Amino acid sequence: MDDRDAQLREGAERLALTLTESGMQRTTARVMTALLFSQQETMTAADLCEELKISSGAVSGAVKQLIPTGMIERVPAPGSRRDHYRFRDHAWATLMGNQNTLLDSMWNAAAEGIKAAGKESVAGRRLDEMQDFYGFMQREMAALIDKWREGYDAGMR
Amino acid sequence: MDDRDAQLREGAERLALTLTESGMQRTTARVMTALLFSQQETMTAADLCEELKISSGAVSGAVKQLIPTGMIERVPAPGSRRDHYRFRDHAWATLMGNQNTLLDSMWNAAAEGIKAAGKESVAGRRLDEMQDFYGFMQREMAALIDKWREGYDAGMR
DNA sequence: CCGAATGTTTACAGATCTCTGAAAGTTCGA
DNA sequence: TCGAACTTTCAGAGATCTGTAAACATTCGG
Repeated sequence: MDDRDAQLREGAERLALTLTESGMQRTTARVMTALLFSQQETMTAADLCEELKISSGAVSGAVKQLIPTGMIERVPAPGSRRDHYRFRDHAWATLMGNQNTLLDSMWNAAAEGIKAAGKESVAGRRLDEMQDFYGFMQREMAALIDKWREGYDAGMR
Repeated sequence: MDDRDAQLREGAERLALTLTESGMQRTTARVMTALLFSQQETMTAADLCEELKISSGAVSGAVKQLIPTGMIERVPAPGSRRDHYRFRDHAWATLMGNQNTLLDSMWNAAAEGIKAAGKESVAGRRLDEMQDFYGFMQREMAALIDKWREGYDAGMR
């Protein structure tokens, strides 16, 4: 049983590492995966400090980054003065949805480049392909995420 | 005209910054966007050193990262001993395609977690949703990229 | 083969990022 | 309004990352 717990903790750390490698901050990723893999419904800041062996300041910083992205939420805990945190339902879909803003800036970067270079130029042609691609992705990704949401909610019933 | 060039260079730097913020290394991003926004078909390492004011070692390192991802390629330059680099066609589609390996590791992380936690547990239910989501995305993303490729190639004709 | 022209690797210095620890701030029950 | 229980902020130490310079490797014309 303790063995199971160790495996979970290890899995959490491994995923955190992957996320770190693709750009997320180390501590932020660790806090997120700790909440994801926890067998408790919610965890307090103190729980996170102990589990991850980090200071309360570090937890506070990570939480501050995570909440606005919609990955975790603060839940009121009746009878406790401590903040409780929970990994949100559909967090992954939210996360991927946020990527849309990135898609957006890519499209914009291409558009601005075309304005400066002209469509009929060496750079213009490259940027045109880029714009086409990101325009397409932007439209389709939003639809795709909705499709998953619907399918998942339907399966729940 | 020189003004146009300045705007292009600025656009390149701005995009590099965005990319850096979402996890790409600074110099790698700068080399990539320099090639993307360049009005030349290809650039040599020396061109990149001058344009970006960085050492040849830095260029070498960036190129080493970029080539395996499929974003740029080395092109043989008849009559020149120098290596020439070019931003690849469909590079963006390739880049997004590579994300599939990330989707894959997310799915795997979820699967391993479920194995350790059991499906019918607090963590198990969270991981089950995660696995469902990434399984879905993996299947659909590949299809989406193909769809864009087809559409774009058709438009070319 | 030699040696000039390039490309690659690497030790190290500087820049940057990230945590900690402690002080300051907030909240809430009494 | 006080003070205990927490959380947030922040300066600074330490760890990490990054780019340079120079040594080393490679390539190719002659």
